[in-house]
Amino acid sequence: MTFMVTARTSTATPPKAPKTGLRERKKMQTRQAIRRAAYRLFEKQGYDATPVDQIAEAADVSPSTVFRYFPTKEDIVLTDEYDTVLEAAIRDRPATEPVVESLRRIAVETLGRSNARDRAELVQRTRLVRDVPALRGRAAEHTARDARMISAVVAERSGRPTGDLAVRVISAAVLAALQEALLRWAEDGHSDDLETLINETFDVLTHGLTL
Amino acid sequence: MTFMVTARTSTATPPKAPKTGLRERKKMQTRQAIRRAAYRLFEKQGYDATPVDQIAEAADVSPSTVFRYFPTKEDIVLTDEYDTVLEAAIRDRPATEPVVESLRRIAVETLGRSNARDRAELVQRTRLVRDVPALRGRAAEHTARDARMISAVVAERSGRPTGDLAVRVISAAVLAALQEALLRWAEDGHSDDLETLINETFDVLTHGLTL
DNA sequence: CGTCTTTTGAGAGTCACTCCCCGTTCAAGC
DNA sequence: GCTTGAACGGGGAGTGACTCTCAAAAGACG
Repeated sequence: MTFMVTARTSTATPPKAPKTGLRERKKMQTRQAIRRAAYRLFEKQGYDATPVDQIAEAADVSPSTVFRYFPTKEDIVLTDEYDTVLEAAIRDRPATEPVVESLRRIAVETLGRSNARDRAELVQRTRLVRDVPALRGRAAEHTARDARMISAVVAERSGRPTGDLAVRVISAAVLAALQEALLRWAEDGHSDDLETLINETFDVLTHGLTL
Repeated sequence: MTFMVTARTSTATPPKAPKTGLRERKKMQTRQAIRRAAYRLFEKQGYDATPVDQIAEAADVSPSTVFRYFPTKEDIVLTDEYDTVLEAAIRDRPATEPVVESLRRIAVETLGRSNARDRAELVQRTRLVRDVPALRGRAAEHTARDARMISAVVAERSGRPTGDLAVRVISAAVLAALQEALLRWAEDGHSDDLETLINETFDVLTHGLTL
């Protein structure tokens, strides 16, 4: 889910035990350097107009290093370091709670824990995803994977078989809706509060989609 | 919507007046030849393992011609010739009908009009979309565009402002759900009937997504 | 300090796509 | 039917994302 990326790229301490050692620290630095350079260049001249070589140069590494850190150019934007965050969060919710409610809570809480810088990055990322076809596509893959994960958890929790249609439909619909809230929020001239948008979105979902 | 492609690539007469003329006929032939060759090769050796040059050779045209007909390799799978079909279908439904119901009807009716060959192609396409990341991404773009279109129609129909959150959420959720039904159907060993799956899917949506 | 492992950079190669130009083919008016 | 303008197909050069391989450089560790 593009949304949870907030937590992933957050400056906060990663969930896994931070490995000590100069080597690990340097890796993190390089990773950050590449991403920062990329974002700066994307902002200035656009995603497509920015070749990877240029990013490498700006980050002062070789092009091959960029690809070693990020398998594709898209991944520079859509990093996915802490995939387990979302899953853990869901599993933390009481098993009796409806999925839709779980997701709403997680979204709002994650947001509450984010700082101004995280949010600024989230806007930039969301706009990139909205405007660049390649990124939109890639984001969809992430969403699909998240949907599978959520489906698994919900199936398990509700005792339904894996791959149950209802479970999958709900998971997919919820994520699609959340994405929509995000896009709306990142729209130019977004005066709305993201938490409010998310709550409204989930209200629509639970009220039967009649319109 | 990947789904409506059934109608698009159908052997049935296209919705627009079929232009006469040798030129047009030859174009159609070339287009078909390329796509058929591509599908055959994809089936045999996989999407990624099939370079465009090889498709060109199999279809007996030059590589540049392939790109003239299909802007990207992905478009050979996800053709989009009759974009207006879906929009027209929606506008044909009574304005008082809930969107979800309109979509359900359209899906089932379109399916009813399809023949065995169309369905076979639909399975193959759906599996390709499921398995090939690039295609999954591309399909998502189509879905996003369809969602915007549906939102526009629904907003207009219900008197809500363009870009209304509820409208967008519903459109996105419905399409995501439909996609899920399709994927489920195309799963290996699909014994279920697609119409049934679609109906079940929409039932889940209208029943408030509680689970 | 020396060795062992990991990381990095450089270079060559593949493939999707773009651009451009030239020869061919169809269409339409005469 | 014939000509002329436009559309169409082919060829080739070029770009950019990515892959692979190999050798040099740098942290880890005794």
